[in-house]
Amino acid sequence: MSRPREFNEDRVLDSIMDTFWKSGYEQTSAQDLVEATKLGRGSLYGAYGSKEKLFKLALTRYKNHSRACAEKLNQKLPVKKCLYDLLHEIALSEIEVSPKRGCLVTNTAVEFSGQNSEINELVRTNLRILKQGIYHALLRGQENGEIDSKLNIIQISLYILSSIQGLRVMAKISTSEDTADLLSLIDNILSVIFKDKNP
Amino acid sequence: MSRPREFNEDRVLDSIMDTFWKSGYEQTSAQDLVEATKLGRGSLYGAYGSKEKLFKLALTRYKNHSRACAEKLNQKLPVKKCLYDLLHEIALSEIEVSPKRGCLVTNTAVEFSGQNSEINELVRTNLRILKQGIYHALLRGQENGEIDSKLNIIQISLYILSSIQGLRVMAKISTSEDTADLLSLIDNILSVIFKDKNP
DNA sequence: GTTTTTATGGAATGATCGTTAAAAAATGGT
DNA sequence: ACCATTTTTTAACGATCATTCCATAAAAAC
Repeated sequence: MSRPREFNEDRVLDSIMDTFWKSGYEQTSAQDLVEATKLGRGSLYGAYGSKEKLFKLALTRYKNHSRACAEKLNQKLPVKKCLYDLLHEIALSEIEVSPKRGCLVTNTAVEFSGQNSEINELVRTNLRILKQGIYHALLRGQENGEIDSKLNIIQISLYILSSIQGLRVMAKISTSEDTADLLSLIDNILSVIFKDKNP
Repeated sequence: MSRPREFNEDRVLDSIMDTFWKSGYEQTSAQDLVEATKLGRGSLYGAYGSKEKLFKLALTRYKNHSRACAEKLNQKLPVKKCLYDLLHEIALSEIEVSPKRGCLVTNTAVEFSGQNSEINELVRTNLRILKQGIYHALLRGQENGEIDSKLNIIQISLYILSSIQGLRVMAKISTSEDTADLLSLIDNILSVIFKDKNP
């Protein structure tokens, strides 16, 4: 019964996520969301209720992205290469890009200073997904002898997660002139795990 | 000649900086600034011109804070202790605090995705001040034998700077339950320089 | 084919946004 | 005492904010 929705919900939610990702919560207006989704104002609010609810949906949807990062670390490749590749991607993908969107989770962690507990929890969930992916990669590394089995890989997965946040902040203010610095930064980050340099 | 200003400029600029620090650029309204400074709207705009100019003044003023951090690393104490103390302060000073203001520079780096080049430069200047402080501390450590002279301390000062940014992101979403995790995170960050644990 | 139900798109809501205009007040110079 | 100059204060500006309302459209149920 009743009239069915005309829009593709996946496409709409992707547009929403993209818009918040590009501009953050405060700097994104309802008008921006209307234009990005190509829905009417009424349709958007009728379907999803409020800007805050839309933002939570965006953060929930971003879990797919977090999972994708986690999976990149667990391909059938040396753990060392997986980690370097991921950090290189994070550092280099935004060079010469403006505006730099960064990571929706990092951006949100900073924008909402723990002011909204539901959003805080969504941020933490996303970070947990990535941290678990890092942990599994490190465990794999210990099992195949790539990584010293004496290392506390639970602590180190948090260390890598935090280093990624730092790298993302540095990448946001970087220009192409900083490329070499970012690469040596990655070497130093991973020197906690691997003694020799970039493979 | 002419009427003198009634307000204390230092107090006003401190209020401005504090307000932006607490809430970020977008989330701070002109009304918030009027209330914080206790100036009239007209006085504020007459003296400083616009919200963006006020924000730039706040970032400029924050250099004092960056310099203070840099100086903390160069007291007459072991470099190791200086570094641990600073990182502990960063990680722990916001636990059980809400809202968490974090660091104005980190917040700004993330909020303005390199969209405003003047603001970007102010952010970079602040970070440069801190990085220089780190570098001098590391140099001091090499000179007094605390730090392996084979380490590339130019690279490592960038590494520490980036680690601080990451630590600040993690601290923003942390609760008191995460205290132990943050402390072990600091140990892991500094393990690149010091082989043994927290002094 | 009529009824019921929901989606749609656009106009309209009051509130707040950053900023400016204008009158009043206060000081220094003469 | 009076003028020149600048600050202060208050009101007001148009724009935009998030959200809601409503008339219309469309499909399913009967």
